Amino acid sequence: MNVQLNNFNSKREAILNSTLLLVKEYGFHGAPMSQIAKHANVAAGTIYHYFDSKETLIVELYIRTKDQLAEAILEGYDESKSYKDRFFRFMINQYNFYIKNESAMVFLEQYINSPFAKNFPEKDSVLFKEKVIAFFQAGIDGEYFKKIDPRLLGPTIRGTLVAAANFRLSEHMIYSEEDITEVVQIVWDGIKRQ
Amino acid sequence: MNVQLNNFNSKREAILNSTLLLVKEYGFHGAPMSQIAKHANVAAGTIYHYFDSKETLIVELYIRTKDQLAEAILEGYDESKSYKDRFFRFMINQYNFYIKNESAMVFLEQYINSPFAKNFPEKDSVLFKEKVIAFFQAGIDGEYFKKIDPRLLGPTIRGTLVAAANFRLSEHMIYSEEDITEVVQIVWDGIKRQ
Amino acid sequence: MNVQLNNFNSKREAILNSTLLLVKEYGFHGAPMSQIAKHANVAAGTIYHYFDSKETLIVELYIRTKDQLAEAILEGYDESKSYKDRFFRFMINQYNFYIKNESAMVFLEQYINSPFAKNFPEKDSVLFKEKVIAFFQAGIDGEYFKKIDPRLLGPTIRGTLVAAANFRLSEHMIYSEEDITEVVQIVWDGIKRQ
Amino acid sequence: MNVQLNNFNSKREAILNSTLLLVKEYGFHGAPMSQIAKHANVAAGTIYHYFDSKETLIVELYIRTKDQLAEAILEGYDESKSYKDRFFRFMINQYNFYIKNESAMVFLEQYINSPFAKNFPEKDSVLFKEKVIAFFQAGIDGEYFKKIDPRLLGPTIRGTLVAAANFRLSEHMIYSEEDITEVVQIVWDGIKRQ
DNA sequence: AATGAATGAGTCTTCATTCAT
DNA sequence: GATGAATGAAGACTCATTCAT
Repeated sequence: MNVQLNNFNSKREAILNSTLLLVKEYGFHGAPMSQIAKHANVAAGTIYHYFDSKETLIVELYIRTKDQLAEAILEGYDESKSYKDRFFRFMINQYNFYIKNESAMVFLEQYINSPFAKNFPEKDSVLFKEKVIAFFQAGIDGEYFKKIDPRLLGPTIRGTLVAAANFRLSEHMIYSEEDITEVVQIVWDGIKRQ
Repeated sequence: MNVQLNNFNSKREAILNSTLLLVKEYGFHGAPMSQIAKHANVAAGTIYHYFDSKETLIVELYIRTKDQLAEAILEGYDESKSYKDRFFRFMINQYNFYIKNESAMVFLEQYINSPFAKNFPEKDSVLFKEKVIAFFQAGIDGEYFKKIDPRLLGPTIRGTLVAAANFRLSEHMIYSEEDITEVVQIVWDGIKRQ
Repeated sequence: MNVQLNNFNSKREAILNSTLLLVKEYGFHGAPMSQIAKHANVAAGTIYHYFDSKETLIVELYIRTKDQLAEAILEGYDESKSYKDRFFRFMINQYNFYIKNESAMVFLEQYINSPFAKNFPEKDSVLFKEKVIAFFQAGIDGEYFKKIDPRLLGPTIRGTLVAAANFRLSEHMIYSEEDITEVVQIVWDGIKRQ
Repeated sequence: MNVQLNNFNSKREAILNSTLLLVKEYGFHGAPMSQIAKHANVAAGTIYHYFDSKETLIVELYIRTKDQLAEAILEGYDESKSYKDRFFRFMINQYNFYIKNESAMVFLEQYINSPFAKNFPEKDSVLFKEKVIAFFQAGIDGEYFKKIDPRLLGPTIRGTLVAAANFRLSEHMIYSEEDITEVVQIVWDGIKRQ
């Protein structure tokens, strides 16, 4: 009964997932549409039923991935907890997301440092902006953090977490709760109001 | 007498500079050899006298740029100062380098997040490794920093400084000494042994 | 009771009309089946219920359009009039048809100058051949015209009328009876037995 | 010594000639760049050293061909002859050009009836406009012709000559001087001031 | 009869690289 | 050393056609 819907989503999702994997592995340039199609088990032309161009595909994948990151960050959000606890939760969630979704992390980093990000600054996750960035803003307003522009805060946090995740992943280490806390502590100590 | 040498260097340098600019502006994919040649005022074939392939060109540009970064970081190094003072000097120098060489920063970030970095991990600046990373290691050994792996420390610091430089550059703000100190303070507070 | 038939015809006609318009506007190459379907308000696959292939569609459209031209030319045919009067009537009718059906004219000209005409010489309007060309033949046999092969006469007449219609249409001029007579006079003076 | 020039021209000319032939045989759509390259004995990419795109190639071929037509028409031009004699000479030259260069004629007719002509009305032979059309204008001004707009006169003449040439060519007849004169007479009788 | 998602061969075009001069 | 015309493999994308529903 909802087969149609499933099929629709499954092809589209397969294409997005295939793109994520190939871009992570070989970069934007090294991920030809033909390969993306092959890995998604669809014909090359099929991609163009779902996406206008390779550019569109990449940009939509970025938004989807950032949405997923935002969802992961917001998981288990508990208003009753203290700001610091909630902040730690955010960081741990983000770190875990990177560890569990290496391709997502690598893709996001590539995207952010590519001309795409400059050319389509308006194409971004609404969820991330409205929930995650807003939460950071609240931390600044509530004087938990140093008086830093939130547009500086975000990338600073991301930079450290990505660095940590990359390190752990490259070392093939099993990450423990202590690992995570240690990294988050770096972030926190850096930006908290002393 | 060394005109020939100068010419040799000037063409080579022109090609590297042209590549840096074009990669910064359009990404690896958007910087064809023909354009690189045109911007360097040389013929397309000439590039192949200095570099085996586009890949080689990019990798050598990476090493040169990282060398330049290392040199900038080490500028005014004064053994007689305290470790903390020297660390702050390192950070300020790096930050200034990014501000003054946006294309270098953008190129480095693109490179680090591209498959190149993964495929040629051994191709890197010797100067950077032997002086800069070694200095961080000393900070860990000397218990100035938290007990963090130096391979984590480097990217963490870079992440924050790049975030800050990007922010300043995108805002077209004139950066002041306070700006710099504020950012370096974030880094320092994050990693210093509490 | 003949609703079905009407529907059948209406879809078929819609497809033919859509093709005529798009070919006129963008040429054979610029009229993809998907666009033809969209403009005809049918699904892409539906076209293949009525026509075997795009080639068939074009050829059948040619025959239909030439049939329509023949019908227009023969309108008000009056055996009792003199040959010259009937000839003028033919010309005026043809000229008017072009003016009122620009897409038909453009399509016919494109078709005649395309490989289609060469590859399917037998695919043509029976009505046109049996009535219009036969009438010209009668003019030759009856010694009203110079002694020209009828296969030369047809295109010669067409050439002048199309030139005139194109000129009028591109000038966005309101054509008058005198205009028409003037053009027909050129044709007549050219071919009539002096 | 002028080998370079020859080579340059020879490749460019080979590409244009190859295009002319293939477009004549298979139409615009049926002449892929790969085939054009193959028939010209060059690599596919080479075409793009001489022409920006397929569109440019076609348009430049049109201008070149129309230039050649104009040159052929103007051959043996003799100011001392009467206007009528010179007009007949023009017509005979044009007719002969069509007979001897069937592909040029077919290409020109295809082009004129394609969207190209509509989209690039300014791209045309200067020689043709300044010499041939000007000569027709002189005929109107000198009252040799009926009072017709020159923009109507040109296509009218072309229409008849092309019709005649096509007929002769399709009949594989050897054309004689009488043939030509007969056709030109049709043109002349049609447009001359009675 | 009608749909439109899916196909994949084929198209134009780009671009790293070569090589004769 | 230097040139830049030439190459041709590979890429993004189109589109006539099919077929399950």
